Amino acid sequence: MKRLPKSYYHQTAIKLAEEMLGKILVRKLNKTYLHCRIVETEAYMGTVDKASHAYKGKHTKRKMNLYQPGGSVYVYSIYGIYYCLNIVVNDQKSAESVFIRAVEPLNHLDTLQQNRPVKSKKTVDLTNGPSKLCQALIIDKSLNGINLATSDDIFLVSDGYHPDRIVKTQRINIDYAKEDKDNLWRFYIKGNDFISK
DNA sequence: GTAAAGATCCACT
DNA sequence: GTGGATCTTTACT
Repeated sequence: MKRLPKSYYHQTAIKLAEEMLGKILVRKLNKTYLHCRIVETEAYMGTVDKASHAYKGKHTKRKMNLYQPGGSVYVYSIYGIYYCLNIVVNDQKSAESVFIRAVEPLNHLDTLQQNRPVKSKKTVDLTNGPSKLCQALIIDKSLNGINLATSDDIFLVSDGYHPDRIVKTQRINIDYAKEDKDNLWRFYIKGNDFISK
């Protein structure tokens, strides 16, 4: 298994959102390496995308981590209770990012289960949503600004797997984005059980 | 200082 | 299918 180099992240969000499907997200917790395959993503095109936090190049305190070099992690809190994981890509001025919506756990399912105290014991409910996977992998604001190309706590590797078929569709829950909401910037692996609704 | 909304999830009818 | 949780961040007075 090979870690993806810094240069990998210097492509557009649209290209990488699709390319990252099938790659493995590694999260180190207590000397244990949790492996999850990325199965669903969305592209956010930064300053030119009405759905993006960086639309029109807005800078606020929270958004500083979007204006980082490719491979940086951008975690933000939503609805006061949850977190969402983004990977900053391309040139840092454009503030593009890939939003990780769902992953498929490959090992240590018991650990993920412990991290997410909910009634459902179904495996799919562990990571089939952007905030679910953050809970299961303990991804929070402390990871903000970390770079996947150099960190040991969280990074991406490839095992050579390539999805058979990829579905392109509209992004979810971004009605506020008006004319940008219909762009086909959501990607997922067809037939995978862990796709969010 | 105050108010409003949100790249979601869960429980319940 | 629907509503409530819950609080950070942002925008505006």
